[in-house]
Amino acid sequence: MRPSRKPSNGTTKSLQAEREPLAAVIGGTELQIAYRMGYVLNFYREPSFRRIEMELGLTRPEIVTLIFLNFREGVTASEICEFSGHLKANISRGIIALEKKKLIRRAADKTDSRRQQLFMTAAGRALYARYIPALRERERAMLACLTRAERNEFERLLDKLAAHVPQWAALDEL
Amino acid sequence: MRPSRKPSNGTTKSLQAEREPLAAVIGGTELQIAYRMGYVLNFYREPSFRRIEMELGLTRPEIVTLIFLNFREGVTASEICEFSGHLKANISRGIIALEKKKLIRRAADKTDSRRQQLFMTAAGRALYARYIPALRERERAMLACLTRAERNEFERLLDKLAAHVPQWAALDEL
DNA sequence: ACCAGAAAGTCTCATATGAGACCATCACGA
DNA sequence: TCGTGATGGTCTCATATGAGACTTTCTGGT
Repeated sequence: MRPSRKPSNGTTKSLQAEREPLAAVIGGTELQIAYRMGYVLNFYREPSFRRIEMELGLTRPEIVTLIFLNFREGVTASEICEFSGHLKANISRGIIALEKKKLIRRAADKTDSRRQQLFMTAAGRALYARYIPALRERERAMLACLTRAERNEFERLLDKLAAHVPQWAALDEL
Repeated sequence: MRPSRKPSNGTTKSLQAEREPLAAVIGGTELQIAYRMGYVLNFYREPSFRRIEMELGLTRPEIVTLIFLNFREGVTASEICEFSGHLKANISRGIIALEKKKLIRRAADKTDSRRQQLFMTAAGRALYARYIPALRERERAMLACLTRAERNEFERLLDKLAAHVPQWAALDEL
């Protein structure tokens, strides 16, 4: 149990006593939308990932690398970095660890010997299959409060946001 | 510069060469919506927070604590935990560090001597004012691709999701 | 009034992570 | 062809974090 991580149902005495519940902080900071995204995503992602870390002995970069390889075999470390939000040093460590555990294998890229293409092994696929269902199910639970139409609209807006990331993410000044 | 963190504009040779760009991974994993949320949020949050960490010498729990105190003075550590996604040990360390730097002060709660209410000092407010504008501006840039109506709808959906978090977040089985 | 259990906060220890140096390979202009 | 800079990947070091034990204080039932 992680009491410090669990959101209150609003039944805690301290919260009831306050006129405006503390939960208002979710929309009350100066970062209205970003804070909400972080809040929801944290409660989705952290418990799931922690559990995978503990039960299967994987680090976050390792978990993410397997997810990438399930999507496309043959990707390289730097490509995983590009879309995962992990630093290349950590992905590199993760890949080395995954290979040591025989969950993936590496092959030098023919056209560029700096690169190495990554492939899942059967064991890797099996391990992936052990943790993905819980993540999927938790995502479903997270979205259960939306109607079908709302879910589609939410997805559409996220797509739009994701597509525009390159236009601002590189702005180091911000 | 963090090259490994920067999303490609799609102009990288390796990506162009592929029929389906690797960027399709954003919507191509088995976690359609959750992955997109993480992707967008990572590119918003990580660079900003890293910068604050480096330039102002604050840790993430410290940054978050100041954001909470700006929203409401007098909150306690456990309340910050509840809505921040940080473990109580880290918030505790953050609070101790913030007090040592004279950015906040603590006062024992009259009605419950286990608790301590937190308050910003003038220095804390000043430091907060130094990093919040960049976060706000980056949030604005992230959302710039949405129309006014889309932005409102996105916010509404996030509100709905956030409000329902307590209904599923505690399900440890997932 | 008491006791068992919960809650607030702090601490310790092991580990994952961030920053950046480093090496090898590649790309491209002179 | 050479040489300069960029890129892919690995390594080292310091630090932030996660897990969980621990203390003190509060709560609720008997």
